[in-house]
Amino acid sequence: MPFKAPRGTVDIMPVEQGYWRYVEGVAAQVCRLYGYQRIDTPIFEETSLFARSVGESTDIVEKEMYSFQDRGGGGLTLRPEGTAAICRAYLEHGMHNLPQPVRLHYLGPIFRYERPQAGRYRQHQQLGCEAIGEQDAAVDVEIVNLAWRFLHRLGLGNLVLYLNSVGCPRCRPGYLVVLKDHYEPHLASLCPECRTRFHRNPLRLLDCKKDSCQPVADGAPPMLDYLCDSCAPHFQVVREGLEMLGIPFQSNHRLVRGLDYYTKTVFEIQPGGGGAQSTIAGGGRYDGLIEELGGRPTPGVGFATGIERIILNLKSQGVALPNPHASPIFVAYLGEAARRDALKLLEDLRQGGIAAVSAFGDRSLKAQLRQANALGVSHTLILGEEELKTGTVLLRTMAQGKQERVPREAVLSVAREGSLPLRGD
RNA sequence: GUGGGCGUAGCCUAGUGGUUUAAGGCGCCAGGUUGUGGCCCUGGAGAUCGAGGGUUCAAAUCCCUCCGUCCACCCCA
Repeated sequence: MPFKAPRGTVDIMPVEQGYWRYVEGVAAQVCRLYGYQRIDTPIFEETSLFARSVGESTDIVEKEMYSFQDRGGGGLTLRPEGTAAICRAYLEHGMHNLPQPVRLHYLGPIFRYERPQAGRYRQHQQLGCEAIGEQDAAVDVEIVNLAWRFLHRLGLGNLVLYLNSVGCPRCRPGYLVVLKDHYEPHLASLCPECRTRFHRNPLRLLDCKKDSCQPVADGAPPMLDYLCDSCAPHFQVVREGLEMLGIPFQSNHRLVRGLDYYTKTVFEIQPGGGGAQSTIAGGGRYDGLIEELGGRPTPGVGFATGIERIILNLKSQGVALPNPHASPIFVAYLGEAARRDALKLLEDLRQGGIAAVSAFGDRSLKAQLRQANALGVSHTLILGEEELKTGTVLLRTMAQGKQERVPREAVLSVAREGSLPLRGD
């Protein structure tokens, strides 16, 4: 095997495409319903955009970015997440002049240099939605709601929504002092990672899954008790909004996220079974991000979902795909004269909007039918010398093994009347 | 970056030192006489046994290194 797909990447084979078309279709539909317009940003951006937004001390920036120099010498990076680029585009195109909030969604590849494992790839697809320019907590509710409805409309069930607030620059510093005070006496019993976190990124202490750190983390004072007079009511409105919409959630004071830009609301959605790499959607508010990127203070809130993980769950939950694609018609021919006419027939069918394929080369009728069967086609058109003479074709219905002779020029209308499958896509 | 499992044809698997010129199943191609698939039968193509090095008279089989893959940690979608 001379070449293989690079580590952590996969080919999405034709048999998988049904899932992808389905998820993309539902995404487009739901985004339209909620008024989130599509935007496509470049696959790569200036490296500093991500360093600035995601946070210098995050894992993503420290060790997971695909960065490179282009021939002009500039530092570029394959996007490791979606929000930063959306905010950049918001600024670049003066979208603050549009009615606020600006609702956008994107769908495309994300790149992170990580060790691959179940549900984790170096290139994967994310669908993300962002609402920029409105600080009302009702927008947080809309975003969570959108994520929740999207996953449910796909047919996923047994999902758990975790919710928290990580405060803002006004209240978080005070909380971190309290948090460190809580951890300080237990430093010796913590895992090595947590001892590092204590100094570098204390909020992440709460995220540790090591057994040794659980008691200390569980006993930590909740951020919610230290929210300021802006964040506390904001969170309350979010909770009430979700309750009003009938969206169940679990408040989880240990939910923090690995990107530095989050403020106030953060949330994750996981399948009930739990397990590693289980988060299928995550997001939150990022009120300081646009300003950090050089814009005027502008609030924002959004989420992203991983399509591969969604599909993993669609499969494990046995969600059936609607519209299994209509099979094409197979055209079989016998002899050189019929071959030429078959090519014409093939094209007539296709021009008429009917999917059609044939075998090529000098194959026996038996071989051609064998192939038609293997392809799972519903109908086969057979053209031989007899048919050429009489200006007809044989229409064979594969499942019944029955066939009828129809006039050559009637083939298209027979197909249109519905006895032959019209091509879906 | 750390730890563990695994790497034999497109896919699944047998073979753990000489009976292997590497076997079987699926799939693919062809045939089973005149222009007819699905079942069955027969035949065929297809493998540098992940790569490199070493031990040995002899290696898919033992040792080392590397690579890949899967799972877990970390982190995240």
